Amino acid sequence: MMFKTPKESTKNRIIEAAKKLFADQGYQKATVVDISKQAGLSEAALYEYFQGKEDLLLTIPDLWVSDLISDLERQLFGIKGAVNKLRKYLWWYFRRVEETPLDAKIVYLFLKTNANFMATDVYSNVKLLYSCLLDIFEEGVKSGEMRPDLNPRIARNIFIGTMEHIITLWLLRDQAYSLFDNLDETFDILVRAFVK
Amino acid sequence: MMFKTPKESTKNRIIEAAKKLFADQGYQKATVVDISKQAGLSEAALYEYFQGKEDLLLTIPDLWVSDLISDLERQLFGIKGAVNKLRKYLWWYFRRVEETPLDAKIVYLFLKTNANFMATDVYSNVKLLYSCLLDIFEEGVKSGEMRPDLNPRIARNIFIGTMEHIITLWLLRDQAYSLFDNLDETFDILVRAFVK
DNA sequence: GCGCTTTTCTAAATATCATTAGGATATGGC
DNA sequence: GCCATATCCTAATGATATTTAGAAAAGCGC
Repeated sequence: MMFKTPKESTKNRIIEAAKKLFADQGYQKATVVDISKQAGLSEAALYEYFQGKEDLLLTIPDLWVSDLISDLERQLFGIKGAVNKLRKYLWWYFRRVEETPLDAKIVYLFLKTNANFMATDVYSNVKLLYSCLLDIFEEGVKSGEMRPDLNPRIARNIFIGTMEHIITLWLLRDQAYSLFDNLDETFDILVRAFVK
Repeated sequence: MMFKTPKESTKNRIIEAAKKLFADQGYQKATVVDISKQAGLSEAALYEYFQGKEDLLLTIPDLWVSDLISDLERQLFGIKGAVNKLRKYLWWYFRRVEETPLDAKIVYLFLKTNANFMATDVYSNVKLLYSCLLDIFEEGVKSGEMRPDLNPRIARNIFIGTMEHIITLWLLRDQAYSLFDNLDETFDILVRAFVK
């Protein structure tokens, strides 16, 4: 990645350091001193780039989810059929999680903790990421590919719940296996619940 | 509830205070001073009862989950058929969550954050709570009530994932509605994925 | 009631860490 | 070279978790 200004580059160094330390030791145990040191500057300098520790934490998911959002549409582009889109969504998302496990860990393990997470920008982006699933289910019902009596909102809850659970387990178990183990089988079972 | 010793009663007062403050303001923002004050003693006295703030936090889910465990077997006793047991499990669990939302909030929003959650007693109790579901799915497959090719472990992931997602949403949205809204419909969709 | 022990508590000290203040140093335009 | 600005550092400050030292209170055998 290239950075226009040296400021951008420093900011990025801080983010990378924070990502590593937060994911490794958790939000509380990772100190601002540690993060600054890892990034190669003093604590005070860090406050030129971020309002505080919490701001730094929230910046990480914000970037990650924004990046996902901008990629999502391109990934689903040209795919025909709700089930095919669903499948693509799942495989794409899991791949992204496997590629950037530190970000995923912060999102899944440390974000909801935050008292006012619901008020953050991250949350509205997550909603965007998930609202796409709602569209897919609505399309599936409308086109007749899925059961006419399927409540898209409930279907989405089941789908997201399953995804998040699989990811959380994987993160808590230190990514000791592949997220794609049994994924075909899981997907087939889920689809069975949605289609006629 | 009755307490044998005054020590038990004080300990309980501290736990109740902590529960309220943790659930309200989050782990970090709830200070030890606040908790002690709410419980009617000085900070130092609290350390006679708990090793520290983190110990206090972990005690809350520990009690809650232990209590659930001891209730679970009684609840499922006498129920015939895997699907019926599954249904009972879901309704029972959601009822318990609605009855004790503060505990649920701490378990679902603050526990996984804890870096070494996997090493705690709570975690092994949670596993116990969930292993029961595995038994139910295995029974369902064996008895022919569910598909012979159903992988019980995957079925459990889907079931738990859905449950946890519904609960987490409800907690993040300040319990503004009933957990039982749409529960019948959700359950039916899930069952469709598992049975022939 | 009276010593004695144990439990329960407090006020004050200590330690850790996020955050800020104020000043130093580097960088780029002239 | 010199000013302006951006970037950084050392050294406080303040909040808060935890410990210490020991006082008050409660139980108890006599």
